Amino acid sequence: MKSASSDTSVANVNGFVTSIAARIVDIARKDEYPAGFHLTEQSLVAALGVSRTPIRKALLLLEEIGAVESQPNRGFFMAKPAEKLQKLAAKLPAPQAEAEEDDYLRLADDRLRGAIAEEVSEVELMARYEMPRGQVLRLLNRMAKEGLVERKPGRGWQFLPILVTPAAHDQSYRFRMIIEPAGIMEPGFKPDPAALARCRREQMEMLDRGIAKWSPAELFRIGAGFHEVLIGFSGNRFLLEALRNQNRLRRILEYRGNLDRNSLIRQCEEHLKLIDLIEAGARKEAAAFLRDHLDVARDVKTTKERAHKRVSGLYNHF
Amino acid sequence: MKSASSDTSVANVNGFVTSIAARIVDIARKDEYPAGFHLTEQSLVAALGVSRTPIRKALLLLEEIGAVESQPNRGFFMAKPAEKLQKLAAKLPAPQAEAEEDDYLRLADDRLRGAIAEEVSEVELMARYEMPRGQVLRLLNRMAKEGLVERKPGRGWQFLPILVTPAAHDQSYRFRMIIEPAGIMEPGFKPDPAALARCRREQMEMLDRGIAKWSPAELFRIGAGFHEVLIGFSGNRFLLEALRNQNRLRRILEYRGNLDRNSLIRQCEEHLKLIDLIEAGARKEAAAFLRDHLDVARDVKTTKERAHKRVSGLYNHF
DNA sequence: AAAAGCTTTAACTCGAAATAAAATACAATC
DNA sequence: GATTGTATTTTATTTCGAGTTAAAGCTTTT
Repeated sequence: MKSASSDTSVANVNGFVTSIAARIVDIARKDEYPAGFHLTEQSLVAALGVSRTPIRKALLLLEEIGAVESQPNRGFFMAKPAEKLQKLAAKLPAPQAEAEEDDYLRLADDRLRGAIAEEVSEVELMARYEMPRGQVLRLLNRMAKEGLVERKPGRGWQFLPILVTPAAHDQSYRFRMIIEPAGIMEPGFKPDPAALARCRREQMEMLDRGIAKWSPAELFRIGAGFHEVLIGFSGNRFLLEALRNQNRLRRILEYRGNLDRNSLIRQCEEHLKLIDLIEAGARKEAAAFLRDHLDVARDVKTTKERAHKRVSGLYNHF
Repeated sequence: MKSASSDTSVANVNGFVTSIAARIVDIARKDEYPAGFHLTEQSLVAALGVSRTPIRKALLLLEEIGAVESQPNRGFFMAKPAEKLQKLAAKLPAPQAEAEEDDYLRLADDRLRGAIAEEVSEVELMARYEMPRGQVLRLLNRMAKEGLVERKPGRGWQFLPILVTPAAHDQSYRFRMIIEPAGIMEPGFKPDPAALARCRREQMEMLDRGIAKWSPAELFRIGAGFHEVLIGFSGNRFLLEALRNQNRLRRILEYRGNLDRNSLIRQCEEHLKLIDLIEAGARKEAAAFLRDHLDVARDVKTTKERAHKRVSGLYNHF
């Protein structure tokens, strides 16, 4: 699984450094750094919350792929304007965050397919995925955080039936139908015009050409992100946290890509309508509209799920 | 910290076995086993979900404190009727669950007092609590699950400001004001008469003599449990899970015992009124009443918190 | 003075070995 | 045949040492 080559120093950096490099690219693109812009290490320390050591390594990595250039004793500078960084970034090896994400989805997937039993031991997972115990524990703890699995008394871990039954899916939407409109009606609700504008741009881009081109994971991220921005306006961290939890759960089932393009178009249009309502200050209407928006999605998902189950017999092991 | 004596075999069992013993006592009391009742190992395996090994050790432990008696090749039998087990159970050493709970509260407490910085390393905690890394990681992961702390990029853990600011407290109540009444109005809402009757008994007992006698932790448990039973009637696991999360968070701040007896009396009375409304099928009224009930509590907490802060200067390090 | 360059320190990860203990399999007894 | 008593196997925890690397400190350059 792991590359044995160490000819180039690109292969010599770890996933953490690579993820820092990816984040530096993100910052450069977001803030639209011009060619020749001086990337000081200190500013990146402040922006990324890590020490200079990995930042320096990340910059060296970026130099190797031609994204930045260094001058002795003067530091690193943008080699090209930020817009042109997109395809260079593709040369970066997989950052740590992505690798962990893959492991996470693989485990969830194996469980959903029934390849892993409801009860599992740590050694079993260590053997199956050829991982050290530490990584397995991190995976399991993350899943535990999201309510997918829990430690058994004695030993072993137990997967919970969450989300795999159609009823759970229904409950997830019902839950969101409660918290999301309520978020809009909170006394502290205060929309951020800039964030709203960004959402509008995203949704329009998605409607324009994204739906056909973007990956299911990307589409899901945008859609879920919109709802999170919205509930974030409530100023209540628990509402936001609760929705994040739901989205993390749903992602596991929905990243596989059985997305209906038509529903996505309607979804985008409704999101845009919602933005209009909020910008106009029509909170009550927005809340009601959001509720309906979710109710429709719930209904579609539930009936589709039922049909799917009837036909394929998937999930029968639950 | 740990007892070095191993004269008696009671001191030789681990916390896991002790917790099994405690659970066996619970079962015996709940099902009202008479003296002489045969406790078969197989039935306890089914009831507790662990293997015979720890159950057997737990029974030996219970024999030592005189709760059960053994006959060669015939197994274990109740030494006394279940009602008389209460004070014998006090002889049991602290079970694992309690020990972990203590560690958890100690860590939370140390953090709230400012004895631990916002950022902390694993080795620091290992040294401070004289624990192996594994236990520290388990503690931290549990706190991470509840949103109290998170892993920093690079290394170290970061405590989040959750719940320590008055605003967070306010948000917690606002969150509950959203989900709890909504739970009552859910289409799947279906109260369980038996559970409701049990709640009524508990609340009346508390009103009767509990408030003066019971420990703050006990009082909190009863109060929080009532709300959890209620939201459980909704049939939506996410509502229940969200409330449980809130209660776990609140407990950290409220177990210390600065409970106002007068508010507790009113709280109980309102809980009883709520039970009446639900038994009468008046869901709409119950939901509205519950919302007010929480709003009052929120208001009391928030103003008290503010006053407290003004006077003591506690929490200033945040 | 601020930033880059370089060195040192300290925290974490991993693997191996020893230990503990839960799960399981098997034998003996009622 | 079901249940207890005992032995074996499997899984998890702990400790220790080696290796890695992020963080922090110090020096040099601009």
